[in-house]
Amino acid sequence: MISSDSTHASLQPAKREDRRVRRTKKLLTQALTQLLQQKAVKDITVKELTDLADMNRGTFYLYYRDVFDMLEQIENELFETFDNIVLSHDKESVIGQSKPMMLDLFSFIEDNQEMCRVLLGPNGDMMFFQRMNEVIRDKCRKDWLSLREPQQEGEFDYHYSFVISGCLGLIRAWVSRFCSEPAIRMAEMADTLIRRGVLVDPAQA
Amino acid sequence: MISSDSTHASLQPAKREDRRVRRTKKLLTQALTQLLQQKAVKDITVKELTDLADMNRGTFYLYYRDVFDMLEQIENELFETFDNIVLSHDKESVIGQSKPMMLDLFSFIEDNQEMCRVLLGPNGDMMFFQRMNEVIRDKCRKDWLSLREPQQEGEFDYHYSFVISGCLGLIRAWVSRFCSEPAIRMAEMADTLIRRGVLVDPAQA
DNA sequence: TGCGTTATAGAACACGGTGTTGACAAATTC
DNA sequence: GAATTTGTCAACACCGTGTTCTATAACGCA
Repeated sequence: MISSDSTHASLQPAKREDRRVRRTKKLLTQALTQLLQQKAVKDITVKELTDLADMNRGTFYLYYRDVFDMLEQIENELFETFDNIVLSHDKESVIGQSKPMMLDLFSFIEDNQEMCRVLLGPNGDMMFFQRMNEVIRDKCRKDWLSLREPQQEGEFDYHYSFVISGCLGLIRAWVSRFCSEPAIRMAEMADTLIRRGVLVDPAQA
Repeated sequence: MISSDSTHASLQPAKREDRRVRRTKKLLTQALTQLLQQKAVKDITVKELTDLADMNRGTFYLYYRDVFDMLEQIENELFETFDNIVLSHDKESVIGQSKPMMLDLFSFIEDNQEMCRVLLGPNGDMMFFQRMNEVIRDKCRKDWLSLREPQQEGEFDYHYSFVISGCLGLIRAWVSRFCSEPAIRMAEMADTLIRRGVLVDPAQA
């Protein structure tokens, strides 16, 4: 029952965190990022994390329940920005004009490469993957509903599932190649591929 | 070094396993499948697995190193069939004619719904996801190379990353809805969406 | 600067799952 | 039926966990 109260996210940045707290969390995050490049979350213990960060094991428990909880909090922070980006493109429909939003998204991902690469890679987290999926999906559904009458919703689901996962595949491929293409090119590709995917099939229409 | 020797997969069904062994593995697999619907792999202990399967804890270690190892072996068995399906459609190109292969794949997934639903869901395994991705990708790359000169390989990668992940999105959406659509319809949708995605952009060509 | 406050270190603790081992009983194969 | 293999049961040391306590150091603020 008391499971999601571990942080108040950053609901109130009223008073900035104590410098020591920031330092501790930063060191832990660095250590986790490093370890995640070598092994899966399941194999990371609190002990080795704090050993690597060179701090007392008990300190970890001041902020996190366990390693998974820590990862979740990090993910939460990412999604806070992620959601805001999507929200800020409220006026543009994904179908008509997805490039600006995509550019913002790809740029944001580029800024958080290491973590995204790890979370979307083989040692990654399906929860993270799922959440990214849902954020984009919600945006798409909203745009779609504003365009058409609520008719064949089933058909929507599958075509959009394809396109949304397709975008994530694009992102996965990109970060795994260390974002070697410029973000704007990726945004253009995404835009093109989205438009093709959500096309009404000429043979049926 | 000695990490993947825990099973010989079923390289040699020469002598069928002892009936007791089959029984044990079956009971454990059932218990695991059941537990996976309730919680993530990370939260499943050998103890509760064997308790649920009503057998001695020590017995588990006769066949598996830990719960993750067990899951991996189950995945291996799935991929054995999966690979064979792809191989059996060696003559057909994904671009020209993907429906038959897709139908086989979707049918196979339907037969292994529970496990696929779990492995591709939020509590799932990125490793599994990644492997499915790679099997399809290898097939696509082969078909693609046989059609075109090895020119813009980079362009291939991203467009195909999109399409392949798109197919997995289709599969994920389908199993999460308990395969309520017939497999043949999904195969047709996949075929359509693939063809659109790998299209040469008319504006560029 | 010095104050009260807060975070971290360090050490100790019980707890529980782990992985392994031994001998014994049961089931299976041929 | 005899030989072999498998599963059971109990016991074991091991290690990470999560929590607690006190002492010390770092911090924010006036």
